Amino acid sequence: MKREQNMLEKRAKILEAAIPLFADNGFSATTVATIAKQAGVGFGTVFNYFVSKEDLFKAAVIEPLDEQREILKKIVMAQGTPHERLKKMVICHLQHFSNHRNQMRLMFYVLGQPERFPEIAEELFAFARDFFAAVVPIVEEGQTNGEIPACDPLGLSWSYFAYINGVVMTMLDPPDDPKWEQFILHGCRLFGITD
Amino acid sequence: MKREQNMLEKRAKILEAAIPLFADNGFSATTVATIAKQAGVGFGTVFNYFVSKEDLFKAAVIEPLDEQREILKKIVMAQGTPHERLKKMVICHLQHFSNHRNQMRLMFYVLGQPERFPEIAEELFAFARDFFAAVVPIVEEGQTNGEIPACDPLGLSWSYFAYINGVVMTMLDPPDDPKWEQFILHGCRLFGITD
DNA sequence: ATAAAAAGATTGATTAATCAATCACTTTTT
DNA sequence: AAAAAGTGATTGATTAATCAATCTTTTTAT
Repeated sequence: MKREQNMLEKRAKILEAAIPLFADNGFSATTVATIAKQAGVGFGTVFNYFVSKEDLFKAAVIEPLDEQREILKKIVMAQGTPHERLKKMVICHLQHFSNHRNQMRLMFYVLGQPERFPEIAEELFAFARDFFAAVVPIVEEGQTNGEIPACDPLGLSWSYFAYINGVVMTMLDPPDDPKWEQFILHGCRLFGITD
Repeated sequence: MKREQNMLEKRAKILEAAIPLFADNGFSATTVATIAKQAGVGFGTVFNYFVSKEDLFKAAVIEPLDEQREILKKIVMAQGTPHERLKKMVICHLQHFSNHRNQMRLMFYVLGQPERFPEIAEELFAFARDFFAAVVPIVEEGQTNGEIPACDPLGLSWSYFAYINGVVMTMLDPPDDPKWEQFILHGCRLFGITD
């Protein structure tokens, strides 16, 4: 049993090392040797866990998505008015992003080059579609009861998605930087939330 | 005289070929051979115009900034209320971006990896600072006369910058796609502009 | 319980492919 | 005919992936 546990930990260590390196340097400029060194394993070991550099990259981008999905689910399931739920969503997203910047940078790095990483980008697009499918009904509900200004809900969802994408790519400061507060404030404003 | 003209045109052709290739594939995965082929020149010719691949990349990112500066200047100099000027700015930016997507993708690609391209990123940061220095006074003026909701003007400028960054990276559709209208609408909303 | 043996994991030197940059030669312009 | 620009084959450096040797864990046999 010890072996299986060790291998899971080692795999996680490699991924953990790979994510910031890929986020900082992109796919090609990140070498497997550097990842191995950073993870504290031998060069060859990496290929016991991932069949290729591409495979490792894919895992580094896609596996953190699961955590995202759970956050999204919580928001959809949450109680409260659309106003409250959307506000919570914005806060939740931006706090999560500020604490997982490299994962997010990596995701949006791939979204910025979809033709280069078609398979991975397709998974991210699918996630984005799920995201819209979850947000649109909340917006619509808010528009019905007058909490949210009238507009195309899908257009608003796209705009919000672009906004959080841009924040992640632009914002390199640590989670305690006051700019994050500002980004939350204006993220809410997109939905017409001004308090 | 003919020679000088030809050389300028050839240089421009190389840059024109390089921009979308770098935007699609990033720095490392774009080969000089591909750029040369796309530009219709020989491999060696590229190095008559640019001392290295890095040099070509830098030119591809930075030279289009001049056009950006002119747009910015027009907005600052323009007559009208802050409301009118900011609305024009958003429209102007997003229309420009939709028509120069690859240039913009390339700029934001570099901003996403500032430690990898420190020199180029510094020039882009300098541009961003100029941008903020131009936008903040307009926002302040609008807040003074009540057209723009009260908030930290620099925080708002950052949020807008992140927004347009995100739109460029997210939005791959052609300029006539109706989503661009939506992005303009919600860009205006960030500034509290709702008409 | 202990030891031998089998299975599985770790490793980095080697290999083969890729690509930036050079440079000797050719073509075009002055 | 001199100068300048264009060119692509060659070169050297880099790096992903392999693999044979080594080490570690698990299983089996006594």
